Amino acid sequence: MLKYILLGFLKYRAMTGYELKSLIDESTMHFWHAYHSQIYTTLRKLEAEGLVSSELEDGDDHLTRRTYTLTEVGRAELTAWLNTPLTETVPEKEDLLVRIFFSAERPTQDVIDELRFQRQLHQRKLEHYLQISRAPLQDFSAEERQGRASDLPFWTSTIRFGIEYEKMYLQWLDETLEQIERL
Amino acid sequence: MLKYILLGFLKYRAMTGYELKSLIDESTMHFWHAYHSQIYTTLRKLEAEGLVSSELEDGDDHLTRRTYTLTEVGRAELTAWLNTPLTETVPEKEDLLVRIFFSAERPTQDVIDELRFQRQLHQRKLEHYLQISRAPLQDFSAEERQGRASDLPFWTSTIRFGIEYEKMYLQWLDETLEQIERL
DNA sequence: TGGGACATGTAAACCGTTACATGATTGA
DNA sequence: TCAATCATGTAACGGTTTACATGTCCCA
Repeated sequence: MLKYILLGFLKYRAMTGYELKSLIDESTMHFWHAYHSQIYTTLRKLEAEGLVSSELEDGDDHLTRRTYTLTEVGRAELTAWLNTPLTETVPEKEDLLVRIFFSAERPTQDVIDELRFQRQLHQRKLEHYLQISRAPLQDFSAEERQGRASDLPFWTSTIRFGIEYEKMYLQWLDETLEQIERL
Repeated sequence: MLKYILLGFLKYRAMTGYELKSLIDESTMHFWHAYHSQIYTTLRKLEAEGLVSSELEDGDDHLTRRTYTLTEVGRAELTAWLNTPLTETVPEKEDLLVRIFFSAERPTQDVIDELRFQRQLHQRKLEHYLQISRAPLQDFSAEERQGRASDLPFWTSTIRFGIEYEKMYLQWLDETLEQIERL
């Protein structure tokens, strides 16, 4: 899946692995996450497959940057993937729920503490997503964002998902806490 | 993570891989999924680690069943894991959102069709979860469920998560469809 | 001079998916 | 007799995570 995220962003413009990493951290965080190690290796793999090409640039500074450009083959592969609709849902994988499911014999206070801590984390995530939704794609310049105006409704849809997900999560945590506190 | 689900269920009683598979399909589906291939190999690995022991049984029929039993070491490992609270959230991985994020240049109707199809899938999942919440842990006998009465509030909490998640998902799909149809 | 951001990689381990493979029992 | 369910496994592949590894630039 990371493959298509990289191709998708490179369709906007040529970028370095580092830029792609920042973009993923900032913009897809609420539906996809990747470590820099995977990003760099995947870019090399995509280059070997001919979906992207790369150029090593020595800037004014002495930092070496490798800039990746989407090839025609890469562009076609991305379009082909987008034209193949999903026919399934992705199975949920929620570590916290595994723990809750088997928590009957844990000390009640421990469970409560764990849920309260999760509440803080999700509260923070919600606030972060709300901030992104107010000013999306900060890594792109104003002109670039204007050039991508047609993308905006799709970007805001995904961030709205993140916001609604976190709200749902917080409410579930509150209800579950209430229920456990009553035991 | 599957490791702890297996240990968790084996704490209830000794079971075969097949029974564990059915239980996972029925009861943890809304927060964890696993193929039988992974279940059987993980059980063997847990046995090699001494966390479970197994016995081959020839029943009246000629089906050979391997029944796994939780060892003391396994029980301790499960308890230790449960006593180590999560300090992070699991990163989201939502294939559909990746597609939506990069869907600006797709034919609008294709996007709408894909979202409508997802709507059907999630509607079905919601109905399935509602059914489970009415009668949880059907794979367990009535007596067994009574013996596990203290687990019930935790099980119902997780299934409530599944239900609220699917409701949120459906609402998000509806709002997104509405928005895209207006474009 | 030290820390943080910039910048790029490799290697090993681990986990999960897909495909291959087999065979018995039960009820329609 | 055919399909569904019961029952158990192996192998290969691919994707993700964790750890290791290095070096520059810029500002306080």
